[in-house]
Amino acid sequence: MPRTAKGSPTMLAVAEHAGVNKSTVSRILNDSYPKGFSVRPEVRERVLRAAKELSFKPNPFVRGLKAKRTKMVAMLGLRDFGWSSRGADEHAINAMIDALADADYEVCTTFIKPGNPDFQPPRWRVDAAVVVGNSSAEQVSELDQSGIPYVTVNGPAGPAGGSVIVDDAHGAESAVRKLIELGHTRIAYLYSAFDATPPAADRVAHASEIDRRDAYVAAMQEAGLEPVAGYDRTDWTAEQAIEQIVVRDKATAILSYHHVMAVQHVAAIQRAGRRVPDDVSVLCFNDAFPTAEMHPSLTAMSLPGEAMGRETARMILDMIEGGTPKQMLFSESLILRESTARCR
Amino acid sequence: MPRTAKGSPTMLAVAEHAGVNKSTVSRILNDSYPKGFSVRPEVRERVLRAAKELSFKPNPFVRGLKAKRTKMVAMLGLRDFGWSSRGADEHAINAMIDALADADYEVCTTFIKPGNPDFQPPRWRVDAAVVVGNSSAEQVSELDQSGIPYVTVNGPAGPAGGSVIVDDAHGAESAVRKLIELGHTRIAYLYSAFDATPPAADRVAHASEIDRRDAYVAAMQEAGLEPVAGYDRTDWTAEQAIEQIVVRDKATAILSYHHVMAVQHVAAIQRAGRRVPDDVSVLCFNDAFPTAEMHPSLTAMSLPGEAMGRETARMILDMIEGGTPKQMLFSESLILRESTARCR
DNA sequence: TGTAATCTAGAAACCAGTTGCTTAAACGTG
DNA sequence: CACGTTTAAGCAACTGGTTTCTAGATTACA
Repeated sequence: MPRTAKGSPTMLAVAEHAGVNKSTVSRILNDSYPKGFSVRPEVRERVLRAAKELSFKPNPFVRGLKAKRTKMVAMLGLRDFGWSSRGADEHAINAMIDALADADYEVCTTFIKPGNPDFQPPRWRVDAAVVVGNSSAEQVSELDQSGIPYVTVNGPAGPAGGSVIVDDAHGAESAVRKLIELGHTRIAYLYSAFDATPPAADRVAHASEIDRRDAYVAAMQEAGLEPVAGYDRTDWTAEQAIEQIVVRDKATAILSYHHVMAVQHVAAIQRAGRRVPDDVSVLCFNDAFPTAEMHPSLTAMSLPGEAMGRETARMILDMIEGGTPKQMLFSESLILRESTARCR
Repeated sequence: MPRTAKGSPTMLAVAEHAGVNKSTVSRILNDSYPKGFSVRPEVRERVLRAAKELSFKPNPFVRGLKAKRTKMVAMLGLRDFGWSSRGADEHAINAMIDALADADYEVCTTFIKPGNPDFQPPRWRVDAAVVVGNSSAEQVSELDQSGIPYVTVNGPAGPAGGSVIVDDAHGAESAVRKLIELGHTRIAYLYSAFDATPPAADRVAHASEIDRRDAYVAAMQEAGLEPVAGYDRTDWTAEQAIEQIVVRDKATAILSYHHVMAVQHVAAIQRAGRRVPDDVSVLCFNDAFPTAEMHPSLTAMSLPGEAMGRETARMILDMIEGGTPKQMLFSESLILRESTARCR
């Protein structure tokens, strides 16, 4: 009985076990009855039983050789495992995977040699691709040329691709407004390095870095307030930033680029002898662990991750069916917690 | 020029472009010269140039059809995206991916319909598999039967599989000892639910849950101390647990199951009007974000993630070459930070 | 009962690679 | 110059699943 070298049964094995031709097995298992193809119920039963007995699972990549549909979606852009998940996209990705699974699609990723470009168009046949994480315009244009339907999540897309993005500009604007409403006037926007190592020279800024920063500046100016110096720096540590912005420049509120930084900002503020939120309010983007679990818990701009994931899946499925790519914009919502308070 | 439906060039396209047979292309690109096979340098050049010009990338899954080696390793056991990464395995997985990439292996995963068993043996040809995250004995035994070399990371392995595990028992023991050394006697071990939703009835406890708990009990008894009640509960929230263990039962030190819980434990302690570490010391397993970034920063048992990942990769590569599976035990090391102090 | 229409299912081609087998050309040697 | 050996590369089989083509068996109808 033919088995692949590693032991899993092939379709031919199922066919022999059921005493039929492998093409019959293929048609039965795929419920494909083009142009009036049909089977005797008895044969159908026998084949299904054989497949079950051998616990046959088709190789989806081999299916992709000939079949038009592979029922697979490639996930691209994962620099390494865990990094993206620590960002805001985790919930979106999970929701997308679930929604695609409901439509009987598998999501597949490979992790390739670091140093290679973050992603390449998939080398195996897929029905569509989803790009998560950071990606450059050239990389996306490669996908455009490939002809594979694709959707980017929080990243740039070419003319052939859909995109699901979050309205960071609007989020930043309403964050600033909220802080103004709480009486703050010395409101700083803060992006700091994760650790002491300087950022790589060729680091590609994520679109959200620019969107959030620029919207902050615009919102401040619109309110007749002066942006607190340092909003355009990315090369300092949390300690250095807090020393300048809070201790020296007397900021009373900080808008942190994201939750990981915000945790560091809170710690730095407390180490500097100031209290959150009594002396300084902190508000951050991305409502992800540990914003809710901390003490004080962090006020955060929440991205509607699950909705974004569901819509990503919907758009992918639609594009597989020939639908046109769309741009979907999701707005963020402010989750008020303990880290923001009225300005004293 | 033949291209796959999605636009990527095939080996046949490269062959035609270079004016040779596709088998020649295959042999040149794979540097495979069995039994005296050879090429004229000129042809070799021409083929390599053609491959480069068309930016040809072979489909690794199709290669697996016939080839003995696929240069692919399957990663199994990811329940969903991000969950495992939030655990302790993230660094190990990344280090493993890097090390495998250095040996020219790709790591591949698929995310399948939730509700299916956490993993199934891969349906496509791989040279080996690595099991991360939770897995049951039956699932592993399926892998055993499949004949694929495999290694589990922090999980059970069958007779045919290798395993890379962390010495949780020893870690728990030395954590308790450290707290005793700091003068604590009312030391609690605490596992609390992430949120208010009750755990699923069929939840499979991770091996580390049992190891850490049992070693805690043993270490306490060995020191002539009584375990603080509640160490065997998993169905309460952080608030409920702290109320009983700290407020009512006067524990002065807490050993948290892992860093996510520890953050909640610290917050609950502070909300109960106690200070960390002045009133209660907190020590947790897994030195992952935000243990170092918090204020107070958390004393943590650190798993040597990178070393584990490297060794996992080494064992996988060794087993692919026919090596025998091994069990590797790594010991944890205590990272002393601000959340632990001498008992007042 | 003969012929056409419809079921049912097998044979074979195909996808994109790898590999065993074969052979034409180049080379070496007596 | 004839003949054996090595070199260089093509042909074709094979992998596992899908799909097109084809054909025998059964049913419908005159």
